[in-house]
Amino acid sequence: MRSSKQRDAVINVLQSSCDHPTADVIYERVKEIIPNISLGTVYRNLGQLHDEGIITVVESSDKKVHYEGNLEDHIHFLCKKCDVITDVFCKPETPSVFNEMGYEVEKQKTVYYGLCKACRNNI
Amino acid sequence: MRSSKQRDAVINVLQSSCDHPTADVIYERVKEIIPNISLGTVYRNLGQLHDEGIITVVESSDKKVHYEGNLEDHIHFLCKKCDVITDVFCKPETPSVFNEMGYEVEKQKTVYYGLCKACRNNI
DNA sequence: ATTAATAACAGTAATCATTACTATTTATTT
DNA sequence: AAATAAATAGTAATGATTACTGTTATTAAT
Repeated sequence: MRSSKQRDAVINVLQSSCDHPTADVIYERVKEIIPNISLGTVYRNLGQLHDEGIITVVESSDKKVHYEGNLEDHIHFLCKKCDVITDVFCKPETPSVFNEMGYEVEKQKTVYYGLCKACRNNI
Repeated sequence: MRSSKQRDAVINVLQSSCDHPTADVIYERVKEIIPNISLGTVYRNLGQLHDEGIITVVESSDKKVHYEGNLEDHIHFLCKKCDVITDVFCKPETPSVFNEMGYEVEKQKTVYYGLCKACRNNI
């Protein structure tokens, strides 16, 4: 992967964002640094950066992919009413701890990522 | 929500599926019961059933929404090579337990769903 | 049971986030 | 400095999902 000022700008925007922006929001923010950057360039770089493990994708309630530059281990809280994604860095042992923090938890999902048994052996 | 044979068929297909089908796969399966059902009907019912909490959506590596009729509490394992989503019903305390089960875990994500502090108070 | 009201339907058109394409530019290597 | 190819800007295409429309089927009231 070569260096490019466009990719550097995308990384910078994401690592200095406290929210979980979509590709088009990232595009608007990067345009303040590189006004003529192309939306396709933003998408391509987001894909590459995700493949390299430099950024992460976040599940959301809309149909868009949301990105995140903070790789610290943390949990997301997704509000069904306002659709805001909140980072939770303390590790609550149970959902009830969330309730005490002011949230009303309805459900929880956990996903593990990696290689399944079959693919682990067929490399 | 009125009853309809189309919605009953969608529920039946999902609750008797062991995988995590997309809307178009569900459409193909329901067509074996109701050959002239419309794809739009499948989408509309999937949305309603999800809103009612009767079915769940599952994160995947493609851009499609995957559905699940099994509401039991369990974890998903998403293989980055073959893209298969596996249900894990035993609750591993740590990712290393997954490794012992034959999986190679690279990362883990947890999301809580419900109402955030602000929305909880403004009802 | 008939009728009235309207949710749900089949079929099709429209939307829009994302990806693909192409000619040009730019970063790296020789 | 020239050669190679990755990266880019701009635009066209894709495809999963949603919206629309005239018709059908379910429910509730007469």
